[in-house]
Amino acid sequence: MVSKKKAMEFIDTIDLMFPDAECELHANNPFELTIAVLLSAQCTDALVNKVTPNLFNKYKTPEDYLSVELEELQQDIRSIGLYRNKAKNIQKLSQILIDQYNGQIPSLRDELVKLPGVGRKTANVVTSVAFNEPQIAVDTHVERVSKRLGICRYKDDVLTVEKTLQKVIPVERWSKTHHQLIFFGRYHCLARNPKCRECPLLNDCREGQKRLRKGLVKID
DNA sequence: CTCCCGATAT
DNA sequence: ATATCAGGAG
Repeated sequence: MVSKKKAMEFIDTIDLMFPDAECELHANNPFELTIAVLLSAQCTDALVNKVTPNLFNKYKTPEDYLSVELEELQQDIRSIGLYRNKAKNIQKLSQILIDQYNGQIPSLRDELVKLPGVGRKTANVVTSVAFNEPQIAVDTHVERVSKRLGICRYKDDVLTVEKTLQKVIPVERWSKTHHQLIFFGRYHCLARNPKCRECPLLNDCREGQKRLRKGLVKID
């Protein structure tokens, strides 16, 4: 594990690389954001954004999602993948919002995670982006880059990764840094072919040094 | 742990 | 052909 000081150097460099990082899912209110994040499981943001314009035009309220047959909603989100689970969860979630939350998305993380299809990561995104609460949502990118850089260990589970990042990063930077780690993972430290050769963190990166030794990083 | 799953990049 | 994508539930 790298020191807290070294971790902050990583964070500050990534801050310079992606100063404008933010949520890339298109949504105009907490309800739309929750649906969008739920749909984004194991699927790219870009693909979700191709579906949501028509989806949000057709379904504006929880009642709207319950007004059609399950099969129709499945077809409307089919291209996203995992569409049977997601369609079912959207309808169950809609019924719960009507029954228990006056049709509104709750703003507390502990309430959000009770909704079907909403786990800790989705709840953290909603509270952070829609309700402006400091959070670090650990998705596939945040987990991968944190482990590669040595901010946490490869064996750590996502909750440990989240707690470690919270310890290292000042709370006022949680939400911004969280998005910057996603951008760093999505556009630079790619899962399959990380751009180590052009990475400003290569000298201090545990995974980058390992890849250098293995000859996976080509040097001119 | 497995299952859910289509679209896209490599 | 295969790995990967803002995961969650059983």
